[in-house]
Parts: sequence; structure tokens; C-alpha cells
Amino acid sequence: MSRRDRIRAETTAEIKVIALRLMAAGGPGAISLRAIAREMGMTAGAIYSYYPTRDDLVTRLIGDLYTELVDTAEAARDAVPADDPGGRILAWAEAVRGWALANPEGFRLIYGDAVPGYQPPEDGPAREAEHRACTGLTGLVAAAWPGAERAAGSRDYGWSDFGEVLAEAAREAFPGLPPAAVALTLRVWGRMHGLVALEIYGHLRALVRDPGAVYRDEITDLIVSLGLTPPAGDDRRE
Amino acid sequence: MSRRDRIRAETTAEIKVIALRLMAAGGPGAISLRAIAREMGMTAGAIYSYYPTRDDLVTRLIGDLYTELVDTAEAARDAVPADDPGGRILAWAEAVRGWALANPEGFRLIYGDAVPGYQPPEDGPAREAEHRACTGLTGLVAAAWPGAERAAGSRDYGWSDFGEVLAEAAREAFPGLPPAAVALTLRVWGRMHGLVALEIYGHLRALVRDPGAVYRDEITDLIVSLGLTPPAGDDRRE
DNA sequence: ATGATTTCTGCACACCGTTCAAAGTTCATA
DNA sequence: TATGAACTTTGAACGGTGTGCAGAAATCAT
Repeated sequence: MSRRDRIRAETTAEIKVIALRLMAAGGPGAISLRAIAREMGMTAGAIYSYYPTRDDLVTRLIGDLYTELVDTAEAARDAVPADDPGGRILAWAEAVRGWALANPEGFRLIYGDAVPGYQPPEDGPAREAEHRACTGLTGLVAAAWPGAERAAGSRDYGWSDFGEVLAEAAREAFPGLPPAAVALTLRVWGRMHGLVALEIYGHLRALVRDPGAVYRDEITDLIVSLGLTPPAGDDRRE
Repeated sequence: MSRRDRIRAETTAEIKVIALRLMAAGGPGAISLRAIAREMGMTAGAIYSYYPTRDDLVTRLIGDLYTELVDTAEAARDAVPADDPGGRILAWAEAVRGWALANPEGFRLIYGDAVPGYQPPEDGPAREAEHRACTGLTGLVAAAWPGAERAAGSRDYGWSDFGEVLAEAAREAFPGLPPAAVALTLRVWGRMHGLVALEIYGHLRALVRDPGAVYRDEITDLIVSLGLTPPAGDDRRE
């Protein structure tokens, strides 16, 4: 690796770091090539040597952030013994919410309108992270299977109901798991996502004092509905 | 009402209509004063006679859209007899999702990043519509009470846990309803919101062929968890 | 040391929201 | 009906944005 390659890698990374800082400070809209270049003592045009366009930079950012989010969730899950599937679900959910609260702009970048006109690419690190998240959630549901079967509803799903990538991955990672479990996984995802999205976008701010308590109730109910026993948290508000 | 007032009202409305069309066509980011003025054969500066700033226009748009969404949901609910609370919940949920699919950019405007740097005001039509939505949902939960009590979790909530406006409204509209029911209402909201948000923002696109079926399963499960009987829909996929 | 490759500048273009003086228009009133 | 006030619109300006491109500058391989 030549000296120039090293410097190039450093510059590429520095751009991303500054972009992240700008985003954390002023929201996704504050990510401007000119502002980045200004902080680096460069001209805006110079950035085009590292990222072909602004959206590519945003794409990379989303990939990094999503990966970080999934890393956090996986780590939280793995901190709970595998023989406590309910605890693992709660850990995952709380990790996601915690990360979202700590990185609200990151959450918006991942799950909201990144930038006006931004179109997420079909693949790339972000999709890969989302795939990891999906697999992780499927694992949580699989750990509750077949006890959770009664929560899966009576509709009969087939593998053809799902995208090839997801179906393939689910069948390989969790042999014997029926398609209905994957549908349930998506519902679990939605359930973990809903309240956090509302909270991050400020829709709960004026309504409830401790959104975390409501979220915890929701996840606890989710765990119970999967036929698992939720961790014995104190039922009092924090 | 003078002639000038009439023309002014028409112009004010036309600006909003064009803004809506631009948004539907190119997303929230396509709402530009210059583009609006261009379509109206005016100059951008002229718009400032009608809206003090661009964000005010967006705020009005959000108010209109949110009101439309809540109107739709309420109408769908009222089309189901009151002695079928489960059916009313399903109707509300499906109406919300249907509206979101028909107006994805509107949904983004309401529940996502409207525009980079946009800060939603504390009050206004949007907050009022959100308040109506909240009340509507509380009504749906109230209709399931006290049967739904077991879904409310064991945490003990007090009225002080909620915003004054919400607490006041809930106590007045549904006397005797305990605070725990309001917490449950927020959870119901989150549950209705999660999958729709994921779908609108494209996170389910590559994963599942018929997100509507999964959503219906989720809402059905929600209805059951409230101790109600869901409408007897056919269990087959559409 | 030379030639190729990469990086960066500086300028240009087109777009954006916003402001403002001046011109144009409408309206109420004397 | 004439006049003055109120309102609307223009057009230019300012500062901001992403994006291209010619050419200068720096770096690297040979």
C-alpha cells in the first residue's frame, strides 16, 4: 500500500467523519460538500476525487451507521444468555431504541428521508446491515419457535411470499423454520420500530413523559405474545 | 368579503395545491417557492405575500394532509358499526395504511423529515389533527376496555405520566378510563405505525411480496390481544 | 529526470430561500 | 371622480447548495 493510497484512505475517512459530525449537529440537511471542504481547508470540487457524488457519500454514511446500529443490537443480544430468549428480545429492542436516542439523526438517515431526492441503492453496506438485522430478528423469533406459532396468525405463508434473499437466508440459517415465522419476524420488526420512529420524530414528545416505559411495556407484551417469559424487570416507572 | 380578499384566498389555495402536486411528483424536497411561482407565472418573491416563509407553507401542507388522513381514518371507522370494536380497529388501521400508500410523500411529510431543517411548530392544524388521531385511537382502546386491561401491562401509570393536553382530553372524552389505557393507546399507535413506516420508506420492498397481508396479520393479532374478536376475513392471501 | 497519474483549485452553471426598493395594481374615502 | 393608502408583484441582489471542467500542482512509477 503506497503512501498515496494511505493518504487517500485517510482523507476518505476524514470526509466521512466530518460529514457525520455535521449531520449530528445540524441534521442530514447539514451535510454539504462545501461545509466539509471548508472544514478540511479544501475546495468543494476536491471531494469529487473521493466520492463521485454527494449521494454516494450519504450512502456510505448510512451503511456505516446501519452497521453500527446492528453491531450494537447484536452485542446487546449476545450479552444475554441464549437460554433467555425473552431477555434477548428485550435487549435487542432496548439497544435499538438506545442507539436511536443517542443518534437521532442517524436513525433519520437510516429509516427516514435521508436527503431530499435521495434514492437508496439496491445493494451496498446498508442493505447488508439491514440483512443482518433481519437475520438477527429471525433468530430471535426462531428461538421462540414453535411456541410462538400461535402468534403467527392463521394465514398460510409460503417461501414465495418473501424476497429471494430473505427466504434463502432464513432457510439456510434456520432450517426447519416455516415461512410463517419469517412473516412474524417482519411483524416483530414493525413492532420494535413503530414507537421508536414516533418518538424520534417527535410525535410522542408532548404526549408522554417517559416513552421508554411505554416502549418497555410494548416489548414485554411482544415477548409474552411469543410465548416467552419476559425478564423480571421492576414494574415501577423509572 | 371583498374582491381582493377572494382573489387572495384563491391564490393562497392555489399555491398550496401546486405545492402538493410538486410534492407528490418529486417528494418533499421538490417543494420550492421558485417552482411554484414558475407554474403560476409569478416571481418567487411574490409568494411571500401569502406565506411568510417556506416552512410556513410546509406547515400548512402538513396540517392539511394530516387532517385528510384523520378524516379518512375516522370515516373508515364510522363505516363499521360500533358494536364491532375489533372491526373498527381494523378499519382504522387499514385506512391509515391505504392513505399512506396512496399518498406516500404525504406520509413522509407528516411522519418523517419534512424538509431538511424543518422544525414542527408546537401547535397549529397538524397538532390538532394529531390530537384527533390520538383521541380516535383512545376511543378504539376505550371500546375494548376493560377487556383489554390484561394487555396494558402491570406498570402503574398515573395521569401525570402524560402530557396535560392528552390527559385532559382522555379524561373528558372517556370518563372512567384509567391512565393505563392511554399508555396502551400509544402502544397501539406504535403498532399501527411501525410496519407502515417501514413499508413507505422502502424497507420491506425487497423482503416481502404482500406487506398488506403481514400488516393485516399484525392488526388482527393486535385486536385479539385487546380481547376482541377480529373480523372474519378470509385467511388466504390476496 | 521524465512522463503518467492523481489531486486540487478556481471558475462556471443552475438551482435554492430570502430580502428589498421600486413599480404596478386595487381599494376606500374624501 | 380624484387622491392617497394598502396591497401585490417585479427584478435584482446576497449567500447558500451540488456539480462539472480546464488547468495547475503534486505525487508516483519508471
